[in-house]
Amino acid sequence: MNRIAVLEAWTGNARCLHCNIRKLALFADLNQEDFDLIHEPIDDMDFDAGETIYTMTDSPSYVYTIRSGLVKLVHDLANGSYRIVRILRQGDVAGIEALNGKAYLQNAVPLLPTAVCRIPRAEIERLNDQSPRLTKQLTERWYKAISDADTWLSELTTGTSRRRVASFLLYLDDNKHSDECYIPSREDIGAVLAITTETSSRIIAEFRRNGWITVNGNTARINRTALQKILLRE
Amino acid sequence: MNRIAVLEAWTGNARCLHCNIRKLALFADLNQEDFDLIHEPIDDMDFDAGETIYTMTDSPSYVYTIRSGLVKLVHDLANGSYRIVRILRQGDVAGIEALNGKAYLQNAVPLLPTAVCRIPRAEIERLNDQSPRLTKQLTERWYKAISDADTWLSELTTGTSRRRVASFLLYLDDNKHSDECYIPSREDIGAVLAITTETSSRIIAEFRRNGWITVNGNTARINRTALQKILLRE
DNA sequence: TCTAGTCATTGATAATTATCAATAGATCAG
DNA sequence: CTGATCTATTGATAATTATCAATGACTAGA
Repeated sequence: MNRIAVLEAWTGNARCLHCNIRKLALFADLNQEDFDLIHEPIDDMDFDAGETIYTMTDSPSYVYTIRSGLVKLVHDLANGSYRIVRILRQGDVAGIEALNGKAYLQNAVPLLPTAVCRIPRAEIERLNDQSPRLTKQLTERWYKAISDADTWLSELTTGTSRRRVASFLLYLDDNKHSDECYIPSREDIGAVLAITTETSSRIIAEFRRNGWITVNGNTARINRTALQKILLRE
Repeated sequence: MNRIAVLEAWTGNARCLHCNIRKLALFADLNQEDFDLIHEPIDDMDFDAGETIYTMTDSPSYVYTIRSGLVKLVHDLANGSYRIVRILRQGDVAGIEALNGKAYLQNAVPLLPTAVCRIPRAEIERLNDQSPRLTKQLTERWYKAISDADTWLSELTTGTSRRRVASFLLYLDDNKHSDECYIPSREDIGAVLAITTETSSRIIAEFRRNGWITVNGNTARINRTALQKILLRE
């Protein structure tokens, strides 16, 4: 777990209060008094792609907010393969299930260099007990986790593989910052959509030949209209 | 929405306190004082199979605890088909996403005659604000919803359809009360596993011929060992 | 009891996807 | 720069699944 920059312990105000993504984050609604309740440090950490933020076997002691980057939640299967059950981006929370205290449900692995802030579970529980201003955001995060899981389940595993790839590319293209979006490895696309690496490669290659997407390394430009047509007919 | 028995408004103690599934339910940890905080009635309701408990277009004003029976959560797709994203049983909570206030994420439809208790969202919010004893159970329910969703996503949509059916039958056979478990219509099995009705029918019929399951109407006896072998090799 | 309607099963065939294998392209350490 | 390594692509073929269609089984109500 190299390249982790653990900053100085948070000392009571500035860092979280002035966080530049705070309006997106779990602590969006907290005020100065709430922050004063925090005892343990909330660390900023940086990960490279392919490193591990947490695994299912880690003690579930932290909840993470994604400050920048992209993170996959990976569920390992008994036969040695894996499924990706969700992809998280800026403002999303990873490992919210730590609040239950049982275990992380997946491994969290950055797809790109990723910055997170790591919040001790105990601090979230304390805040939630002593301030009314965290509950709404927590509920929001639980809701988003379930909503995303259900959407993936119902939309991304239905229909032909061509349809699934189109649907997934459109998903990746939502909420992007620039005019390009991240495009995962063909193996990861397969792990999201429950298809083989070869099938996802063939379909991406076909979309490129058709001019519906332009791939450049691990980013792509998407012709949304063309891909949406596929969703209508498959 | 026929055959609904709305019982008398709950008056302050006995009903919930003495509920025979309370140790399983959302209110497991509440005490008399907590119950005294409840203003609006918590209604017991009975539904027949195929009726509707709530739909995505309903105002998300209630959370439901399943007292008995079996409920499918149905996500309608744009092309007119549908996916079943979860099956709920005794003690499970349906519609927990109402707490976020946005919308129900699926339609809830009983597979069997089903008894629920219907809890107004406002009461859960009030209790959660004023008592520390609901938070743990709520977290537990959010966790279970996500855990189930992720399990379905990663286990039930992976591998051959034979494998998926075996996995689903074993799931249905868990936690059953008698020696038989409920077995859904072939169409519903298909909607769970993202396969066609014909394919699920063929596989169920094959399992019957092999003696791995014995079907009787909408219940079945399952040879768990035989089905588990399929999971190992497919 | 009879009948229309629904659901389960099965067959034949087409379409899709997985599997096995090879090649091409990209990347990285030295 | 160069060989080793990894990823993406493509081909050939087998296996799986969907589709279209028919039949059998069962059920609710006339």
